[in-house]
Amino acid sequence: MSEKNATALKSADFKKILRTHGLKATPRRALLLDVLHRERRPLSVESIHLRLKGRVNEVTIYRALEALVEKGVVMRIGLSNIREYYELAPLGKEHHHHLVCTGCGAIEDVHVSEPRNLEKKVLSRSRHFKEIAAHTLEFFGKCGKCVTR
Amino acid sequence: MSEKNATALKSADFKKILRTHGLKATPRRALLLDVLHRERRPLSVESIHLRLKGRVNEVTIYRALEALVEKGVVMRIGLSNIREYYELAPLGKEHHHHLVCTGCGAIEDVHVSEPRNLEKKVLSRSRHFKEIAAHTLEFFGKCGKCVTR
DNA sequence: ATAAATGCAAAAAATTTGCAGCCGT
DNA sequence: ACGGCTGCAAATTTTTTGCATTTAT
Repeated sequence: MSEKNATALKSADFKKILRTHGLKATPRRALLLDVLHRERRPLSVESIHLRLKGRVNEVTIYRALEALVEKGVVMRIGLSNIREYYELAPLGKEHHHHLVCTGCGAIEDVHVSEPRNLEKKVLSRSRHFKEIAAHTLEFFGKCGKCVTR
Repeated sequence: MSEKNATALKSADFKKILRTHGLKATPRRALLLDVLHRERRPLSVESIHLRLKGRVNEVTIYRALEALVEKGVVMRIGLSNIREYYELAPLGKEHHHHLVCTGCGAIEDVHVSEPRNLEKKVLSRSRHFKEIAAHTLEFFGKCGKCVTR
């Protein structure tokens, strides 16, 4: 009965998410969400496309991601290199951050709660801002394989 | 006699920085650094190019930035939107973070010291990483002009 | 039935590369 | 004088757009 905390969602779940957000529950969008959910880390359009090889057109991926980001289901994350990355916004799961290996590009999730509290402090210090809605925090370093060179 | 804390550097200073890092001190690179220094916020290649209108070729900007990032003089920052941004690495000045307006794209600097301490904690929790060298932290919200809509 | 979603071809934008000449050191 | 730096033209790569067709509600 016990299961890893890796909540395995299925197609129907993704379709529900889509409808909830006023989007049509198409099979390709469900597939796209499935990929993002299974990977649990930011993916580029190219790698999403690879994982959906043959089943979803690149243009469709761009447009689907655009809609999903717009609805807040997916987050667009700039990982300080190469192109943009996308990952599922916290689906009830908690918000997290990333550790990026500058050697091989590997990405690991990390969970630290402090930044949320920082938002208040930052807002109070800001000259022009009246509201903070989100943040991104990425750490860069070397993983075990790359640290030695 | 008093002056804002805006340390005004001049061409010679930038050239020195370039030489120090093993790069040739050319006028265009000094201009490029000057732009980054004066703006004190992340700029895209396009806006750097605009500010250097006519004086430096786009390709040269790409190549100069590449060399400067390589040497650690400039940081490449993913601001979760559109394209990559570049800003001067702390020149003795302290490391800082950004507040980005999701309405108009305005960027404000913020200074919080906590993330540095977080690096240790994050590293100890990481499964695969052996070293953390840097981080980026960006907050997203609305500035005074955009919060009302 | 209707409005959104999709794929193809093509356009536009962003970034990189090859090569000849220029310019710091 | 040497090797890095620069610009131009051109190639790649990434992202967006137009349009006809399909599909979810």
